[in-house]
Amino acid sequence: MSLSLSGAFRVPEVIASNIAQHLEREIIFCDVKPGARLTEEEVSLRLGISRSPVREAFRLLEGDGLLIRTQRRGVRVAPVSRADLDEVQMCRVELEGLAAAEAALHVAEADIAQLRNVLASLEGSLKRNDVRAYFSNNVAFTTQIHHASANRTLMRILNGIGKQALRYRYIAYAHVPELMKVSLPGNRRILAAIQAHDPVAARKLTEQLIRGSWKAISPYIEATEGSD
Amino acid sequence: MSLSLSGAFRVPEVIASNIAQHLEREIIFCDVKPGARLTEEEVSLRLGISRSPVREAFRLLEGDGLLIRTQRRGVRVAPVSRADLDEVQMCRVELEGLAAAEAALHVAEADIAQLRNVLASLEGSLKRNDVRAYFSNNVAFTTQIHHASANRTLMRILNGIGKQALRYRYIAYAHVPELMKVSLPGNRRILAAIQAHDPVAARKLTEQLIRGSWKAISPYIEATEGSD
DNA sequence: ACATTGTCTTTTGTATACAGTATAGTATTA
DNA sequence: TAATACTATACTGTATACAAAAGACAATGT
Repeated sequence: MSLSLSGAFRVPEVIASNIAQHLEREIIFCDVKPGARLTEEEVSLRLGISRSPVREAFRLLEGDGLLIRTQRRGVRVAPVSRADLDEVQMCRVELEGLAAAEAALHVAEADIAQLRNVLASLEGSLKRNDVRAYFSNNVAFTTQIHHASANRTLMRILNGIGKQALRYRYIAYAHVPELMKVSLPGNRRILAAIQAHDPVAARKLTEQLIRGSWKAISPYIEATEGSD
Repeated sequence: MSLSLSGAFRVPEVIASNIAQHLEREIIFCDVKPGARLTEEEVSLRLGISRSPVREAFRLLEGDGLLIRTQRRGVRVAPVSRADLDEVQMCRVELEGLAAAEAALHVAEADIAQLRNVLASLEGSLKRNDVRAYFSNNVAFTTQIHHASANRTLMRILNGIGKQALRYRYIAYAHVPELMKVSLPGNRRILAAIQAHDPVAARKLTEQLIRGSWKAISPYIEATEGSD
């Protein structure tokens, strides 16, 4: 999982798609506000690098739906809105459902072991009431299911849309830590269905879980809105 | 629809994402072979521009799944394979189905008029047995449905995966022009369902159509394969 | 007072130069 | 003859310089 939730920015050793990850985190955790305009020069100065890698990072994040680009006007952080949340979640219901179903069919032993580990971490996070850790582990759990689906195309798409979704998920968990109590048993049932190689159940449970969190998230997004 | 199927490359007046479109066509129509390696310098020389816009175009096409990138080794055209086809079509069944259902709910009068126009063009192309024109209009029809869904996120995703799918579709139509005869009535029924604001039917018909073409395409992909 | 036009600034888009790395080819040694 | 090490080359990744377009602001004319 690429989302390490700690650590300040360091000048990258190999590539500057690290910059994309850095900006990605800033956007997901709302350190840069939705709707904010980013200029290439400002970011390159702030990170102490040249404009080239920044420009590439912008393209990457644009592809992930985190940045919106208008010709010759540069990029701005994708605004947060109820409408956008609905769009993203609508797509996720289908795609995460498909991923779970495929995972149930193709899952390997190693995947199951890994999923059990993450689930244990989730339980630990819930007991310690550590929202940030729970959030991070929840992402890992989802990603592992994508991996188990053994469908690279699906993983690519979900990775993209997932980043848009992460920002909403973060806002929600920050506001309503109780979401953990709903999410954990849901994840447990999904894992059981995958272990049982039951694609229909895995899909249905996943769809339910996303629809549930969607409903729970909505009101807090409308409150955050107005940054367009 | 942005896919104009004719015309040689001209140095772009505004931006060099035109280059991306140019390369996109070359890849979709298999003018550059699947698996072929592309170097930034070679392309920039061939098109008479510098490496910078080529580099950006590569990033764009990478995001659309048409190019595969390995660190410090550059990009190569995404290989064509049965497995990849299956992955792409599996995702498309879900997403195109969703788009059709949403279109049935949100479609505007202007969209319907446009869809009728394109359908007429499709019938014309079939009568003239003009495969290339049919292919192009078919793409326009699909895109118009995406537009009617009024879901920008969904459009963005479908646009990306659609390009991967286009290459397969083109190979199929080039081999089996008879696909037109299956496709046209399918499209007609889908439009009817959308006009009737029946999301369930629209989705089901769309899923059927994609699954049908999927099956028809498969054997010809396996024949083309081996370019990895 | 308001609109229109011209210039001035900001920022994107493009070109090119430079550095570092990976691979391939060749030579040398066991 | 085969294997390994070294060198040369080719290509990516990064930095910087330059051109052009868009927006803001001011001045002038009606």
